[in-house]
Amino acid sequence: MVGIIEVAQHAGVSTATVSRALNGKANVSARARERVLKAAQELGYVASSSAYTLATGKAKNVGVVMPFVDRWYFSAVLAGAVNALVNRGYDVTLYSMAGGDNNRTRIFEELVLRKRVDGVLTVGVKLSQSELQKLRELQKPIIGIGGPIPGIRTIGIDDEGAGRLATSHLISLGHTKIGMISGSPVTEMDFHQPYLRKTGYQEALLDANLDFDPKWDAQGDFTVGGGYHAAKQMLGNPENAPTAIFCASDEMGFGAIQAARDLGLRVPQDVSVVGIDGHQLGEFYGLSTVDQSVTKQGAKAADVLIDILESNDPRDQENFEEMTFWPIDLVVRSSTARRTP
Amino acid sequence: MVGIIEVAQHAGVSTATVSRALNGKANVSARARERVLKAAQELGYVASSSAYTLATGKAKNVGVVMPFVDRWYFSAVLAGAVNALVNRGYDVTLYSMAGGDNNRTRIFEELVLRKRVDGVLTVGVKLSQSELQKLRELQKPIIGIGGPIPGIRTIGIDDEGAGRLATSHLISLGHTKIGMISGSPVTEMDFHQPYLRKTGYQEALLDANLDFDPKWDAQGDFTVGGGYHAAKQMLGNPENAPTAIFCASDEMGFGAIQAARDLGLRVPQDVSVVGIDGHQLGEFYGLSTVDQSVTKQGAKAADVLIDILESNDPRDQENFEEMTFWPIDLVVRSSTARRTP
DNA sequence: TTCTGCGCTGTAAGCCTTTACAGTATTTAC
DNA sequence: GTAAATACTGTAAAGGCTTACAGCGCAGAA
Repeated sequence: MVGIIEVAQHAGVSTATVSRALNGKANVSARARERVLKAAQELGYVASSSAYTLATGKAKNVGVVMPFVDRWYFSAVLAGAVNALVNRGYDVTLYSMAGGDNNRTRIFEELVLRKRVDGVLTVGVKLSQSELQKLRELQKPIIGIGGPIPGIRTIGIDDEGAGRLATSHLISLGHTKIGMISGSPVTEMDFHQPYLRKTGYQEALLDANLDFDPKWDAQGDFTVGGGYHAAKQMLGNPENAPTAIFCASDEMGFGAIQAARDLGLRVPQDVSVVGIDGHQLGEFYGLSTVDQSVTKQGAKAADVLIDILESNDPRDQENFEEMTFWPIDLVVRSSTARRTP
Repeated sequence: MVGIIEVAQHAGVSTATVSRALNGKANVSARARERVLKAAQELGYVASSSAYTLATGKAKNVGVVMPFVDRWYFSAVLAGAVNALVNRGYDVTLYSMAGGDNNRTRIFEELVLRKRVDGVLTVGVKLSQSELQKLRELQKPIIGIGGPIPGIRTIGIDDEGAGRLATSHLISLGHTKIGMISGSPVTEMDFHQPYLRKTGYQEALLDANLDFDPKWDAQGDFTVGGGYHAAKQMLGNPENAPTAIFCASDEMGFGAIQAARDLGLRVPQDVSVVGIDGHQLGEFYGLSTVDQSVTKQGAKAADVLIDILESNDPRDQENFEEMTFWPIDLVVRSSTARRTP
């Protein structure tokens, strides 16, 4: 393996100069810099990251912690974050907690601590007190995505506002019987979203003097199948069926649309459906939604984190509680329409 | 930050003993081991991974290289791999090439070389000659997933066999007019799969003395929307419509089912649809498919890689060409039925 | 000419582990 | 009781880089 010494010899300079030249520091003559670059190129030399990290204390690496990697929301955030990070020269170490609790413990006890990362991005994770404690002990910047985390900067949408926006949209179309499909309380992603989105829904109903009817409050588990079953149940009995459904996620919305069709109901003539997310397939299904541009949120969070890491102000390195709301956007497609009398 | 010296002092032993105890080496008295473990626990000590890597040459880290992270196939593989790796104490550094060519170049030129990883998993990546060269120069074990890569161990399915299996299934149901929806030649994932699956389809037709009709050969881009459009086109004109469609991926299958329904065709009475993948939503759509258990493939590849990394036989460390076929499984659901005369 | 200051360069210490090697204590064999 | 083997333990080097510090040459000032 070719090291910095070989490069130095090849270029006829010292290792210090090689290091300075390769890291773009000042105090290197143009001549020396050029020779070093050429030598490194020829020998295919890249500094060992472990030695670099040991010497500088910087890992040029960010940890991303999420419960799943194969669910839409998480993979979309991940895509945005990975892209932003690699663009700025950072690697990404991925920690998924899907493997169960012992996995989860190990992640927080060991892996994250190994000073392998300069900072951490947590996505949709509800942290226990001790986990939060562990992360804080790291003394490293942490950014949360997707919901407020105590004592940490967080980026996400105004979930309550999103619920209200989606519901208001239905109300403005003349609907008065509006159901909602939300997550189950025990779902692992049992963050604040389901709760807040439902609160927004209820508030919007209240503002419009509409009643909140518990029989139109269903659980869809944030999956297509869950949305399907919930909607089928809700729309099954024509007597009690709402004329519009607000789904707390687009995927549940897809399921709901399918359920309506399978029941012989037309969307949007017989029933309107609106979701939250901005899932790529929304266009395909014609699902009206509150777009939260998830991938961009991931990219933004990554950029903010790197800004912090590269800031000279030590106060930036500290963690503190701050919620940044990402703008949301109502996208009206063909799944919502004025109520037919 | 607490280091090994503090632990040694706290436990009243030398740093060497701390290291040995913590790494589970022999030649440590029970008494010393116990004290060290206790001290480390109390101080919350975990060895710095960069120092560990520098001293041992092992990073306990595996690089995963894939073109996308937010597409089904890739996120499913990733989920399996991440889980398997973390179970065996390895971290995962993720390299996505979605950011464009300069990103891609940097990954291969710089990032992967920084001896941050012990081995590499490449997923569905078609490597250029120079990239392959770069990876080989790494002198580190590489496992490919999803298609044969020159000079490298690869795990994947028999794509030709899968295409044949799916098509034979339709033939066995009495279908003679069988269309296929495949990827476009320019899709970025333009690996061998689309080609091989189509070959299998054609061979199955040939074996059954059926003609391959180019008008039933459509491009669906491996997306739901692509499958939808392709199927709509194909089924649009009842005169020329096939009675069954083989889709090279489940997602295209979902689109095709939807297209059929939108055209007023019943699935499977009027048209049968079969896919390849084993997508979770397959059950929801009732899509018959050739299951390739993608997540398990990812986990298996990760396990094989770690076995290699931890093997004592130096021959194992070398890369060589070997294709391991993952078993596939025809799952018949409600989207395929005997042709109605 | 001598001195100062600047720009560049090299030497060597330091980052934090692991581990070879040497050394000590303890046991076992005779 | 002594010698030899065994079981631990500690010291210090090594791993590959960055960077503080000292040193050098040379231009310009006095």
